Amino acid sequence: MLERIHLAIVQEVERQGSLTAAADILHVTQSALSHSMKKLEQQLGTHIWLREGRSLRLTQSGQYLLALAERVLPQLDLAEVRLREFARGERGTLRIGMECHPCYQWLLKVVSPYLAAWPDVDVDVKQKFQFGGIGALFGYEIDVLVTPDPLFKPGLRFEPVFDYEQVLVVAKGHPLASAAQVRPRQLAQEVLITYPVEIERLDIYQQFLLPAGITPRRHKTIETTDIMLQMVASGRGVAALPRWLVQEYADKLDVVPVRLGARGIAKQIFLGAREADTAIDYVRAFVALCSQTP
Amino acid sequence: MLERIHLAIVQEVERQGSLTAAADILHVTQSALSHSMKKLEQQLGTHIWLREGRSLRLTQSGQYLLALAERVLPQLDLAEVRLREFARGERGTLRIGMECHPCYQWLLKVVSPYLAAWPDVDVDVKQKFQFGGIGALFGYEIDVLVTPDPLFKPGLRFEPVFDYEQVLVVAKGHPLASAAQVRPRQLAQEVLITYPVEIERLDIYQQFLLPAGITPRRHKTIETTDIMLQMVASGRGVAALPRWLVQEYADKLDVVPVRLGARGIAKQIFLGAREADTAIDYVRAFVALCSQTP
DNA sequence: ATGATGAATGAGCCAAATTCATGGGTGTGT
DNA sequence: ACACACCCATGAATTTGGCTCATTCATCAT
Repeated sequence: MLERIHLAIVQEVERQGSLTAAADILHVTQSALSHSMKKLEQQLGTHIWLREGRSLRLTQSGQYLLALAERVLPQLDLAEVRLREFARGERGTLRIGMECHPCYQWLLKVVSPYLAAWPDVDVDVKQKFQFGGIGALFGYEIDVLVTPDPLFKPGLRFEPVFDYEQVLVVAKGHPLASAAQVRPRQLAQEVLITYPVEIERLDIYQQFLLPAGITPRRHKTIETTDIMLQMVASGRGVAALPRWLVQEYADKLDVVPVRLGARGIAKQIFLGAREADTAIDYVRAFVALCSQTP
Repeated sequence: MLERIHLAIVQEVERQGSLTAAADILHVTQSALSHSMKKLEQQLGTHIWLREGRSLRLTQSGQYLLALAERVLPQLDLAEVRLREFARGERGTLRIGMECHPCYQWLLKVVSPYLAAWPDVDVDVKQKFQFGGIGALFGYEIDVLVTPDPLFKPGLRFEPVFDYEQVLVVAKGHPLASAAQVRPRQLAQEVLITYPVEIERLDIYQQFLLPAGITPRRHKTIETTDIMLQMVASGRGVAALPRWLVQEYADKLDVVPVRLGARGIAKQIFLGAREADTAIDYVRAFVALCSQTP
């Protein structure tokens, strides 16, 4: 009924001053415009222009249409541009899922050069998923997933992005601070501070305490890395974190890393994405950037 | 290229959940929709839906289109209605949104001279909005908004239309009736009657009780001003209303206004409209009339 | 398995949009 | 005053593109 072309005609006629000129701009004949508008006028039951001599003057209806056109057409034009940008992978929102609390610090380092390189791509970070990180990937809640637990399933691609050692963090004055390594039973009388996630996902339990049949004296959970380390520094407990993270904080806080067991706990962080999305420039670029960043 | 029908399809598919159902609503075959959208997808170079099994899920492009549709289609629909109204010689309908309960009494005073001055314009008053009054303005649900909370955003214009003092209303025999002013703590044992809106929008809470850390003994809500004042007059509680409103009722009911705090609560009511609509004479006239009416 | 449901596809048709050809009306320059 | 340029309207011819129909393919539930 009232179509985009009608708005375009009204707008262009106003700009050009005549149907004929507008027809040229719109790459159709003057006749086509005349027919189109006549039909619209019949359907609406109102004239859009007053024919005065050989020129047209907008009626009230026409002015209303013109205002509508000026308001709506730019939105449609912009939409076409945007959609083509989406198509070429030049614009979009990269939704990053995090299944690894301390990785947040690492992510920040990657995101800032990424944002600089892709000014038209927005980044969104999500940390809670109804059906787990993998589910969020499959369910298109997120586009990439930062996780220590890759799952090689058809349709997904995981790449290791960095390795680190998970260590125990203790306060500088703590008896274990000068130890070369710590054994499970030495934690039996300690307060262990972790992020609030299931025990199954805490390596210090899975790979260290539980195999030895030990549990800590108490288990506290804290959301944020900063506060967690403050607590450790003040002697309220010990925590398990990546070595690089502890070293970064070592300047500001009196915390010391200690190897967990004789060999230490080696960890690897993976970046997962949907196979299909590797076609999208800005997704591929993010994965590539992460692989390069040590 | 990107036509109205495409937006309608995206919107309707989202509402109905399937192409087939949407096709019924739009009175065409499923095949037609499939062909149309396929063509659009080819022209844009991007998919609009991910075909998952037998259902469709919007891509980023699709979500963008959906947002565009929700924004643009109502405007086109409204335009058709308006233009037909113009065609019939009617001027149209001025849809007034109210976000301020007691203003209704004031509105009546403005509307009657307006109706007299604009016999071809109908007036419609709406009080419920899904996304708030501002949202209703942007979404073309209403044409003007009466509100105590203006929001100076591009595309909207707000003008103050009248000032008043918010006062406490008590029954004539009430202990506070003869007080020059009331303090927050004096309401601690009172029953407070308000309109049923969120506490954030009740000035007596925001500007009077909460800063003093006081809550009334009980809080009742009543929809209508008349009944509210009947309740106050019969000693069932106290309420906060505009002074002019209380004075109007003072003849019929035994209610007395009392200043809230030493300085009183000053309020200002604004009339908001879309910038683009200032071109419409009967909208402009309404705003002008409101500004003049004290 | 089997039927039901929903989307995709290709062929063919038809309506609607466009063009073509033309005429009427209005300013303008000589 | 007359010819000419310019602009819009109109009817008929033509072409395009959108729609339907018929069918296939895939998925899901029984």
